[in-house]
Amino acid sequence: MDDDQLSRVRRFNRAVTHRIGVLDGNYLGSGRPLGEARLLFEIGREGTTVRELRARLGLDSGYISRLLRTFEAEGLTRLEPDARDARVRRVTLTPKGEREWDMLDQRSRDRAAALLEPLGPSQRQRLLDAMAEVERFLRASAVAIQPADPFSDEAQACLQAYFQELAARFDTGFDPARSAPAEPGDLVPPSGWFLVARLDGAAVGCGALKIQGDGYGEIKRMWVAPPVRGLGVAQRLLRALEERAAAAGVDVLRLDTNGSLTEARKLYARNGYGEIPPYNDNPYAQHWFEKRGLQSAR
Amino acid sequence: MDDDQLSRVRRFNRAVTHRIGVLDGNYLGSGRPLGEARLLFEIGREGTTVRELRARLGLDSGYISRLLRTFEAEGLTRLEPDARDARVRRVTLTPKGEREWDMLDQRSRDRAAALLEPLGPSQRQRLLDAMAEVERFLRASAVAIQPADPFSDEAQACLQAYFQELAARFDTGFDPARSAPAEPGDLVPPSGWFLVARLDGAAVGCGALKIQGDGYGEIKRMWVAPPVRGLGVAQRLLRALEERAAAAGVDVLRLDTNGSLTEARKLYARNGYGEIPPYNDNPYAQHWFEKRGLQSAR
DNA sequence: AATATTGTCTGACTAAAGTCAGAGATATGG
DNA sequence: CCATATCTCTGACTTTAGTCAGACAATATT
Repeated sequence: MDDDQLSRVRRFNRAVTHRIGVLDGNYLGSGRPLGEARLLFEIGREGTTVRELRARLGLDSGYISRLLRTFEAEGLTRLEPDARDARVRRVTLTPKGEREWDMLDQRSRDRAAALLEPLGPSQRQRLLDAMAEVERFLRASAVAIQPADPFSDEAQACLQAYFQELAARFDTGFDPARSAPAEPGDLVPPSGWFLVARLDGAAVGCGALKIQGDGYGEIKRMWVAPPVRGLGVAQRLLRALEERAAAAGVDVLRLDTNGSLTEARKLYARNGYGEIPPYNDNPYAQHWFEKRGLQSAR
Repeated sequence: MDDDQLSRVRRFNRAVTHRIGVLDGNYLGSGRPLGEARLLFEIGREGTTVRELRARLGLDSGYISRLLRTFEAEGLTRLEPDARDARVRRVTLTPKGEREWDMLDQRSRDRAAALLEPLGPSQRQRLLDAMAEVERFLRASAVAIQPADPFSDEAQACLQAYFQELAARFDTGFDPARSAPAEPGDLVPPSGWFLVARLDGAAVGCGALKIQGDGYGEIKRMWVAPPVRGLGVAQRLLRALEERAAAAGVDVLRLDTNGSLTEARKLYARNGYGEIPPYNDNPYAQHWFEKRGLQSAR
């Protein structure tokens, strides 16, 4: 990787932790240690369960329990068993706790304001735009692509989302049963792969490979959740599938797609897929693509 | 301030501290507590003084002293009195310390690489550009404009830099003695102001106001250091001077400038200054500007 | 109904990260 | 040369931020 690029990233990290970290690590000034402030803030005005807090902050349950007891001693929170599952506890803020929370919120708001305050309107806009861009790409870089079990709930949820989207985008609607088949059983090694793109553990995309034998395979079920589109996730899914295809001895990859999926067609064209005559009678397919020479590219 | 803008800033803060903080707070994995790792890293391959470390990291001197002793016990650093001032201690890394430092450096590099690695080339570029932009504007927002003593070393340094730059930019060179006078004594209340723009304590710009009486004043010595140009510092200096002028009863502000200072002319035009005939015989001035109605705008 | 799992709490510990009040060695301004 | 300030060090403390093992209650699984 380019050395200059790395040092630019590191420089950004330093700058941001210096300007924001300094300000943001300082939940201090609230007269409350950081851990307490974080927890109190995370409880939020609507309250949550202890379990949620544990998951979100990644803290030891004993530790949280103790912090919550100091809050209770101060009269900031109330703890009661959850209505649905009496093992879990619901934490809610008392009126006093709400005032404390509001104060923390105001502090956080003030810090943000202090950042923008010295800037003129156009500079503010540019800063905000750049922030949004950084955020987007940091999110993109946190997306991980991994093989998954196509029978899993996660995979099924992806496929559901995918089918629903097709149904919404096709004039004719979409019925999975009528389309070219790709049973979960075909999408596990050695006859295929099912890959999932995950962001912070949640699935935000998928793609499948069905190996037909004789050095020939098909790409299927390419889907990316709307919030992470335009971040190159599809590109990475495709590349990952191609790598696995090539490793499995596939030399020719085919796929079909619908005319309404413009982005998809561009993606394939950009990656060396050429349009070919129909190779199946999938009623939803309007374009068929092929890429040859995966083996020679290895 | 716009509420939506604030929440966007806060969102960015969260996202960045989440992604980078998670990666960066983890100097861990170095087998060394964060405090030690930070200190060791900050010492750097060239070494520093304890005093520097104290200032840069904002730590208690006792605390630093103790950390340094653990480093010495491990054979990572050497401490010796500074050549110039025997009160201060110089810390330098031993060869073993250098290896340890290199390891930390490599870790930091790896973390940066992990951020870029999943992205394609064009996305990388966009991320880096956006990072640079955010960094610039965070820097801009950290610039503070404050009144300063025009006799101070800081102010004199600014003026030196200003004169040097004029000398470099004017075809004719520049001799302060021949230009329109503005003695430090004229630039303190009640007859004037000298404002300094500071970034992290260091002066990066200045501007002066000379109140001539009869509701009339002059702007002088507007200068911004090259590294922070284009961030709106001059704009803010000008506005701050105008506010003080207006508060002091000035209604008409004038200033002169040279044709080679294009940015300056644009700045004045944008802020309601209109070109007028020469009002002095400053040999370096080629354009004279005036802004009226400061009192009515109050 | 028996067994396993999950969620919370308690008590007992630990490491990290500081804070504070001097003491002692230099330096600096008058 | 004296008073004052600066810098570092030491010892004695405190607070923060955890970790870990087990106990207990409620729920889920078989």
